[in-house]
Amino acid sequence: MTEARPGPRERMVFSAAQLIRRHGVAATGMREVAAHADAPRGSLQHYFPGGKEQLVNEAVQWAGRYAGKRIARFLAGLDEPTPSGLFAAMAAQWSDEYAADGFAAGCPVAAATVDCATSAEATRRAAAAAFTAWRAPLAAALTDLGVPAGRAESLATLMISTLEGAILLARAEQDTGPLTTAVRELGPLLDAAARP
Amino acid sequence: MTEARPGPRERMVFSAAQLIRRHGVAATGMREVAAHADAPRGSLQHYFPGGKEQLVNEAVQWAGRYAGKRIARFLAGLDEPTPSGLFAAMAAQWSDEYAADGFAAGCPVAAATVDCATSAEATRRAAAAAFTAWRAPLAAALTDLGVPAGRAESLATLMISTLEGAILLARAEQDTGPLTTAVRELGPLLDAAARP
DNA sequence: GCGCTACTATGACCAGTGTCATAAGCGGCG
DNA sequence: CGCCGCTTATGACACTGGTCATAGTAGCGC
Repeated sequence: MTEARPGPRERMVFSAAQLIRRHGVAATGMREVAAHADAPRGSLQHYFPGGKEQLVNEAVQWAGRYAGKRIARFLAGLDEPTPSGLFAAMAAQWSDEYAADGFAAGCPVAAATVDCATSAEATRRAAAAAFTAWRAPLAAALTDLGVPAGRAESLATLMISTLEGAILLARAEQDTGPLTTAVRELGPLLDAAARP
Repeated sequence: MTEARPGPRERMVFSAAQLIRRHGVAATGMREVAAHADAPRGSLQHYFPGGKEQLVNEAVQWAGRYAGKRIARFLAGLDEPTPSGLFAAMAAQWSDEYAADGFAAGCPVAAATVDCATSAEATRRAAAAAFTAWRAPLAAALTDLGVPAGRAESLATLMISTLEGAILLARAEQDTGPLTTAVRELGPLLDAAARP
């Protein structure tokens, strides 16, 4: 905590993502974001002249980049890299968080999609971009693991879909069961696609 | 439209589900629900003394029952009933709606989970119950189609997870691709589990 | 008609929102 | 010092939200 923390602007984007994860976009107030980021309220209009929508969009964008970057780290952490292992690692991040901190938070991109896809076109586009920023490196990783090029994109979409849905079920039921079920049932399918 | 429509109470629950589907829970106002249901505003506190939370919970509950009942109809509509065919029918309901009316609406249960899972315990429970009301008949249908008992529950969870996630992606990207991808990739897995 | 219940109508309240206007602090540089 | 940007501070505005209180109406058994 005492290490050199990032600037106020970055902190506010991060805090926005955290609060959106928990309460959704509409229920997250700007003042609340500033307070959570320990940032002055006056900075909001200075750094985000586009208002709440800009802040939300940047939070979504940030989440997409974050998810994309994690793919490489997951891969590096696997003993023997397989598609099923990668998927298991992705799901484990959520299982672990839920086991440790409770089921308070979901995926911010999902929250933004649910809350804004109809009402805010720019936010919907940001969410789509976030999913792309997540899927592209995932598909690339799958091809590296031996999945044929034509199949990798599809399987990446499937993995993200299933993971997002499992997160949703897990939160609703307050049980990580859906996450482990997804890994168990989808694993063989993923590995079968990687065999030459 | 001119047929004998249901009572105001039922209409309000239905309208609430529709509006939540589009804009999320927090962004849906009570007055808006009454207007959409063409119901008097004063009836809100009369039929739903528990306030907004009660209305939302009943809408979620209604959606769960609806999804559960559709399973039987989907099964009846299949030429040769298979798990993959059932899943395709479930996804097609969304693809068709999106193709016909645009990507304005998602799943109300998902919206309620994202918006209320952390803040309203009762709503979270209602969402969990809705998923159960959806999964139970789905698992029963799978066993009827030849899926071993131990596997049916898992596959039902997987189907719902993947479908919910694909709905999310489809809405964000305004493209039914994720839905068709889910059906294509998951179909063989489902049918393989039904073989004796 | 009476009385009772079910339902509707309407206005007020207060907490909360996003946004804006204005002004102050505050570094560094000339 | 004096000026001047980048930030921060603060209060006001207009508005909407859910909720409550109160009054009014409709229908029906008696």
